[in-house]
Amino acid sequence: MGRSPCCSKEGVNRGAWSAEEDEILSNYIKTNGEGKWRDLPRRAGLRRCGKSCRLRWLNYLRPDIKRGNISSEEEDLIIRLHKLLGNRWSLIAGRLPGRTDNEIKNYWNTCLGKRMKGQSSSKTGRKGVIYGSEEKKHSTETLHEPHKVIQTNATRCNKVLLPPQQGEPIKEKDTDVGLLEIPSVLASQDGQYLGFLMDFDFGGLLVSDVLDSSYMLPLGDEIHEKSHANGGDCDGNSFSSSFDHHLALNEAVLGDWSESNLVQNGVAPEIERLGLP
DNA sequence: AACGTCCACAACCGCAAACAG
DNA sequence: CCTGTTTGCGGTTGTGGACGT
Repeated sequence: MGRSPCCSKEGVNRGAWSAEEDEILSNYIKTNGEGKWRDLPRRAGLRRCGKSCRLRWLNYLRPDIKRGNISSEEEDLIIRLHKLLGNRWSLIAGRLPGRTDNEIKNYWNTCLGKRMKGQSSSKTGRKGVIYGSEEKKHSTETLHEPHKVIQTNATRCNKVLLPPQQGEPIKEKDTDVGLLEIPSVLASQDGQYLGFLMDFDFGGLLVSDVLDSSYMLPLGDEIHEKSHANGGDCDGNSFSSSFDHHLALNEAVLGDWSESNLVQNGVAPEIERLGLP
């Protein structure tokens, strides 16, 4: 019934890995590199399924793995990233060198999640964020987003959609250049203004790395992206400063920000310039 | 010492995205 | 394009150790 398993269970070891299996896997990957997980067990002589090998390597055997002792700085980062990203463990882990998504997830489920829940009963968590009983739900449901990110076909996306303010239609006639002619302005096919598309290049840290892709507005048939005609990344909004700065700006983009935080991180002038609320 | 309960973490599972042919 | 395969992700479960009774 249901799906067939990813691999035949017969003759395949399950459960905890032995030291011998670890050594075989490590040696094989050091010699042959990662990838081709499906064939790896057979080639390496392991009685494990490929998925299990991959997981064991990524979460445990990789030489650059840090284990245990999550520092307060890391913890703080996890909390902030979780606030922004929800349960996107791999993205969160990607910002914590040496940490794996599994470790972050376990840490959250066992320590931070409970702590956050505990804080919710005293109304607010860190920085005044409310962590309610719905915390476990995906954050698309908990964050209402005045600004969205456009997801292009590329996995990495660095465009933030700033929709028109409610009750504040933009009048094309006010400008010499028609609004819809401005690069990075989004329009429907009937020419209706849908929002302003901004590029955020954080010097290798793209806003899309931080923002949940599910906040992103899918590029459906009704929308075409005028900025594409202008080439890829825009260089006019390039910020190259600290990670805190990036986070503060992202929080602002999501409409969930504290003024003092933005001032502290030097983001306030940019927020003003971008005309964010 | 024996048993039960709780907790942290490793591992598994199913789904979906990405990729290859 | 279409289809099959591989990889990556997030939720869930299983297990072993710590702790309490």
